[in-house]
Amino acid sequence: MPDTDPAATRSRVLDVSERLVQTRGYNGFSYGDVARELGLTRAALHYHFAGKAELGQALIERYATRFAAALARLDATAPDAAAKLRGYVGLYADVLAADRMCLCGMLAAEHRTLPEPLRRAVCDFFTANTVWLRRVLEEGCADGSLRCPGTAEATASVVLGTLEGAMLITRLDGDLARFTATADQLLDGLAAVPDRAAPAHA
Amino acid sequence: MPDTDPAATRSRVLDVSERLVQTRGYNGFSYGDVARELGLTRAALHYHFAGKAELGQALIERYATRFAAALARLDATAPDAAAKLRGYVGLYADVLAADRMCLCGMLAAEHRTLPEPLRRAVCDFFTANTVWLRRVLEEGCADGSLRCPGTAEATASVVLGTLEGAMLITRLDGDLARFTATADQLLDGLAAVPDRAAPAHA
DNA sequence: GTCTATACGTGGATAGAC
DNA sequence: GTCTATCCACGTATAGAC
Repeated sequence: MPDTDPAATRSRVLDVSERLVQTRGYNGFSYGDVARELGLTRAALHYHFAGKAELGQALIERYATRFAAALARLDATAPDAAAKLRGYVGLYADVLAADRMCLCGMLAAEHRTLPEPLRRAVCDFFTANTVWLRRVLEEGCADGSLRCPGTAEATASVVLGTLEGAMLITRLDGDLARFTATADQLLDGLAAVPDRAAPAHA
Repeated sequence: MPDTDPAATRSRVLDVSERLVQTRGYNGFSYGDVARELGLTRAALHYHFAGKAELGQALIERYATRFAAALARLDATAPDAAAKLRGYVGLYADVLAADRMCLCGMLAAEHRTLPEPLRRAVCDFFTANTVWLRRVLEEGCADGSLRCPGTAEATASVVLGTLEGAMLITRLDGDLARFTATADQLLDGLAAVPDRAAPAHA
């Protein structure tokens, strides 16, 4: 095979674009940025992806697929619901450790400027996340590894919102420790340790 | 005075720009957008603000000043720390009700692409918020209106992160009710009602 | 598959008239 | 203060050669 493997180039384009969108946003990167970094021309990119919108769609589809696979892996390997939740937080920490924002969190901020199919894909991503979280929270209440104040639905929103928001803000100074502290406090609030909850009236 | 009052025009430019940045992001709006909406030319805007960077700075300065004033008003009028916290959440709900993202939350997402002075201002905004929240949380533990699991610092991060993150996500479908449910659950978790915390061992 | 060349719009900005 | 005119760089995209 030649050194110009279409699939390989396509994959590298996606890798570079993904990093650029996660760090600079959809409106903050261009074909020129990607081409320069790969030593290609802008025209060459149009061979692999018809336009920026199509590139964006391919980006989010791959991201969503990977994320779903990671969640499936957690479901398959984690011993209980609490461990699944810790694993979920770990996924976010990994992204932040690479000095990136969640791809869909970034796109959510810009959603008013996105091509419609992209906007839909972002919504679907968060819906899938909320569904998974709600199920894990319900599992946790059943297997006794988690306690769920209020509804599982609202708690799922709190978890998702806290993680996305904490990423958004701690990325400003790259303070991974602050993210971890925030996430730990979130997890503590959902942990099924009866003694920790009410320290007031001994 | 003529109908071309410089201060008035400047103020209207800021109003329109603020809305555009909050909905579309810094990289998603242009002098052209603002000029069109105000019936001016791009060149006219350059009279009021030297460039986009200066406009952005003026924007964030006015926003931060307003926000600080709102916090001071809460300090002055709220009966206790819990009420201050509810008022704080209300500020976010108002922004979301106008179908906007928090200005600084939006800019935080794009921070890698911002002119340096703007980036600094965004950091300062969140620092000020965290400081205020930490103080209110400590007050709440003292006056008995709040309970603070973990450190006040980490809890302040959780509050800030949850609100920014919940805005980011619920804005996708404009579901204000979902934001409210999320925020209420957050507040419940910090409320100083000893009975609610430990429902397990009656 | 990748290139050069080219097209066309837009964005930010400046000069100078009124 | 606001305009017209103009500038230049950039971004997206297409045509056609190799």
